[in-house]
Parts: sequence; structure tokens; C-alpha cells
Amino acid sequence: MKDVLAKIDYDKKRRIINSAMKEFGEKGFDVASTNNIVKAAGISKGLLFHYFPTKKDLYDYVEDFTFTTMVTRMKETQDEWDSDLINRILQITKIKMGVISEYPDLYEFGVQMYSNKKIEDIMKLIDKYDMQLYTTVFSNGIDLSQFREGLDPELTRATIQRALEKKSEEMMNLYKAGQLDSMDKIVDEFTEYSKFLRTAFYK
Amino acid sequence: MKDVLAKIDYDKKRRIINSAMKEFGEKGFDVASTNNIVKAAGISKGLLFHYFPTKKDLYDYVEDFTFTTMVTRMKETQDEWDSDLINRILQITKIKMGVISEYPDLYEFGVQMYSNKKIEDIMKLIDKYDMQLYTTVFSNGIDLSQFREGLDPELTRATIQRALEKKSEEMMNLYKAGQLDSMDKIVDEFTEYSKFLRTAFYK
DNA sequence: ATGAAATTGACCAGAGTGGTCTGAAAGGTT
DNA sequence: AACCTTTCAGACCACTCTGGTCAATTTCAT
Repeated sequence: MKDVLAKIDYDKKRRIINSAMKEFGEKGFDVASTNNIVKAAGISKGLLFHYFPTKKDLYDYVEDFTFTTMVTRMKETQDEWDSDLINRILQITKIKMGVISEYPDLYEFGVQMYSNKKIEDIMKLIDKYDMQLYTTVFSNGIDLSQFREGLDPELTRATIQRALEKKSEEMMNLYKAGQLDSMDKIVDEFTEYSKFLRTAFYK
Repeated sequence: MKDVLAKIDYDKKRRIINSAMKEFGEKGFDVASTNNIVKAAGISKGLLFHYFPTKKDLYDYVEDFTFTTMVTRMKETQDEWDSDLINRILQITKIKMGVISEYPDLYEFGVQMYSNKKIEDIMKLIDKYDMQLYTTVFSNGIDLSQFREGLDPELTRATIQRALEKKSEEMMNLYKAGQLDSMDKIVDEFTEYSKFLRTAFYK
């Protein structure tokens, strides 16, 4: 499998991965149909099973690909991470956007992946892919002394994070509904909104 | 259909509705299996199709039931709605919790319902069930003059709403994962968190 | 021209589908 | 008890779709 897989044309591989992510992400492993995947990817059924002997092999490959991609992208920028919470969230959001614009269904696939697993299995994955650091990406190394006096720093941190995450979900929904032309607009509005949060919470 | 339906034993009806909500909510109309529904409801296939001539009839009934339940519950408390944003959100959250504890899968079914429909069809439903008021439940009749000077009132409103919604999602996930024993705990922690938001945003 | 690699899609057995139908059980009325 | 109606069961049906196979064709480097 591996040897035959290494030689695939890059675009074809991307098409297969994207189609598989979408189908698995929408329906989960059992209900996902290989027929739909090959149709969406524009290849024949025989070819898919030439590359991936079984449906499960395809799923495992996509899962590994998803983790590896996210971890790699985050590691690349790790030494530039800001200690200011809002800047940090902006950095991570930009990374997410970058990945999503290349693999539009990676995120939904990731969500589906998590929701179908027991907590212990998720722990194993986090361990396997060296993601410990990223589970605390919004708290580790963050400077909490910038917030206004009289506000509990940890609650302030949590609130800023919640507000920005919800905002980003709202924007992503608009984008998916086709009511937002470019991803850059998301980052722009995001930056604008974070100014308000600074006046509300920062010294 | 209607005449035969009116006579069903209440518990049996509730079992059928809950099973149908769960199956439709998880898998959507096409993939949902009537076999699974009857199995979960503990009735025979013949009986289900005695009450609901087709799968579509069952789906329509559950959809109507979901809307009607939500609207009714909200209308009941409408005249007590608070003009204070945080109190209003607390009120609505309690209503939601009440419904969910009676029909655990109603909420997921509702989400699924929306996600499979075009915007225009959703508009029709909102119209049909007289839900216009509830689409603006967190902005209509809210007193924005209580917020601190120097903070944009609309952005403040949106931020409080985002923070509390995200918080409630976090709690619901804990509850679904079995890490939270009672729904009351959710309301308690919710109330506690809202104190912080008051010190941060209110005069 | 030749051999190897990539690619196709008709095909398979099996599982599962929504829905039907015969008839058993339960309950009410006389 | 006898009879009728309503409620319920589950085997059964025709049909669709599944993951996976494989012989045949195309592509391509040599």
C-alpha cells in the first residue's frame, strides 16, 4: 500500500483525501459510501481499492493525515507564539484558516473523529501525535497580568477565548453558506472585534 | 392516521417520539432506519406503520412536535421575560434544559432539521409556527443602557451572549459525557459565571 | 514493439431498506 | 360464552446499496 501510495499524483491524492474527509465527516465511518467518495474524487472504484485495500485503510490514512497536518502546521510557528492572549488566538485562527482553505473538510472530519471515540482513545491519539502542548494552546505561556484590576484573570481569559471562538464559528458559518467571499475578511473582522475585547478587558 | 394516533398510550407515544428523534437526529431522514426506531421504542414494525403510514409521515409528525413544543414552552413564560440581558439568557437556558430533560434528543433533532434545509424553507417554518419573536429573543426588549460607559452596547450584548452560549455548550458536553450528575448543576454554575460577566460589563 | 503500471467499471454476494399482510392476542358488549 | 373490533406482532417481499473483486483496457517508459 505505502509504496503504491507514494507515487500518486499530488492533485489526485488531494482529491481523494478531500472527498474522503467530506464523506466520513458528514456520515461517519459506517454510513460513508466508497461509491460516493470515488464519484466525488473523479476516479474509478478499482483505483481507490488499488491504493487503499479496504475502507478502513482509507479512513486510517485520512485520520493520520489530519493529525499530522495540524500538528506540523502548529509546530512550524510555535517559537513565534505571542504571550498576549488575543494575539495568540489570532495566530492559531490563521493557521486553522490556512489548513481549511487547502482541505475544506478537514475540520468537520476532525470533529466527527473526536465525537465517535471514547475519551481514553482520544488521549492515546494526543499522545501518539505529540499534541499535549496544543490542548493548552490558549493558556500555556499566556500573560494574564495585562487584564484590568478587579477581574479574575482566569475567568477573563476564558471569556475572551469563548467570545472569539464563538465569533469565529459565526464567521465560518457565513463562509460555508457562501455569504462571505474570502477568508481574509474573516481575519479582518476578527481583528476588528478583538479591539473591542481589548477595551473591555485590558488595562 | 390522526384518529388512531390520538388514542395511543402516552408513554408508548413518548417512546416512539424519542426513538425517532434520536435516529433522525443522528442520521438524517434518508439514512435513519425504521427498524432501529421500532427496536429502540420496543414496539413491532407493524405497529409503527399502523400509526404512521410512511416514514415521511413519522418524520413530519416529529418535526411538528418539536416546533410546537419549543414554541409553546417559550410562549408560556413570555410575559415574564426580563429586560436584563443576562437574566433573559438564564430564563431561556432554563426552558431549554427543561425540554431536553423530557425529550433528550429533541435538541439534536432540531439542529439536524435546520442543517438539512434551505434558508427559504426555514423561513417558512418560522412563519408557520409563529417563531419570529424567538429569532431575536436575545436582542428584542433588552435594556442596553446598563452597560459600562465607553463600551459599544451592541458589541457588549453580543459578547455576553457569545460567552454564555459557549459556556452552556461546554456544560452540555460535560453532561452528555456523564461527567455532570444533574442539570441543576449546569444552572448553578451558569449563574455563578454570570456574576463575573456583570462585574466586567455592567455599571 | 514490449512489458509493466495505472485505471476502468461491470459484477458479486450479502446486508439492510421501507412497507405489507396474515393472523394472533386483548378487550368490550351482549 | 360467543362474537366483533381494535391493537399488535414479526415473517416476508422486492428492491437498493454496500464493500470489494477482477478481467480487460489504456498509458507510458523503454
